[in-house]
Amino acid sequence: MDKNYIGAGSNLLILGLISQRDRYGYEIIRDLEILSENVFQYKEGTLYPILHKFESLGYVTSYFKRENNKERKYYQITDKGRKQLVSEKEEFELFKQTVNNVVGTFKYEFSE
Amino acid sequence: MDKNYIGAGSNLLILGLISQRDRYGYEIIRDLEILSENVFQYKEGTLYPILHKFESLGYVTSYFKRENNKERKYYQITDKGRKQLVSEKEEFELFKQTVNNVVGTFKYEFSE
DNA sequence: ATCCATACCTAGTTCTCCTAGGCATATTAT
DNA sequence: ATAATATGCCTAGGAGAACTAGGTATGGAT
Repeated sequence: MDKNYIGAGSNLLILGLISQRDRYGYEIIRDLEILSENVFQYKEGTLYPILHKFESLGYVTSYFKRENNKERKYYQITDKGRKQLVSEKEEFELFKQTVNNVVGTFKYEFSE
Repeated sequence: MDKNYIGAGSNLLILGLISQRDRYGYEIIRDLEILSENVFQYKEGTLYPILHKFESLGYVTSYFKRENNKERKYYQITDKGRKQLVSEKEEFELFKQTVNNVVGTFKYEFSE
C-alpha cells in the first residue's frame, strides 16, 4: 500500500482497533496485518509515534501490564477518543464517496 | 478535507481529469472544487509541484497556449500516464475495500 | 488608477512516514 | 552453551509532501 494511503486511514483504523478492546502497539501492527490481509503493514517507527500523539491529544490512556513474561503497554480509548473515532469514520466516508463521484465522471477510462 | 486525504486521492483525481481532456493547472483546481462540491480544494502550492512531478515522471507533457488573452500551460496525458492512472484506480479501490473490511469488524461502534 | 481575478512559479516551514538503529527479555535452534 | 529469532518498547534523523507566503504578469471592472 502506497505511503499516501497509510496516513489516510490510520486514525480510523488504529482508534477503531483500540475501541474494540485495550490493545498494545506490537499487537496493533499484527492485528492490522491480519485483518487487512497484509494490505496495511505499519512499521514500528510509524505506529509508536502515532500512539504517543493519540495519548497527548487525549484520545487514549496507557498502562503497563506484564503478560506471558512480556511487559506490554496497553492503550485504552477515552470518551474524547470515541468522539474522534466517529468523526474519522465520517471523514473516510466523505473521502470515499467524493472520490467515487469524481471518478464516476471519467468516461470510458476504466472500461477494459 | 484533512491533509492526510489530500495526497491519497490526488494522483487518481488529477491524472483522471487530464485524461479526459487537456487541462491547465488553474483549471484543475477549479474543476476539482466543482466536481467534489468543495471537498477538494487544492492550493496552488500543492498542485503546481504535483504537475511538475507528473511531467518529470513522464505521465504528462505540457505546452503553452494563449487563450482569452491568457497564457495557459496545458497538460496532456501520455500512454505511461494512462497506465499509471489505471493502477492508481486499482490502488484506491484496494484501499477503500480494505478499510471497509476492517471497519466492518468493529461491532456496535457506529450504530447510533 | 485601483482592485480583483486569472495564471504561473517557488523558497522555506511544518508535518508525517520510514530507516536504522538502540534496549531488554524470552524462546528456539544449533 | 550460544546463537539466532521473536517479542516488545523507543527515537534521531532523512526524505518527501502540503502548505504558507510570498513573487511575477496580464486583463477586466469600478
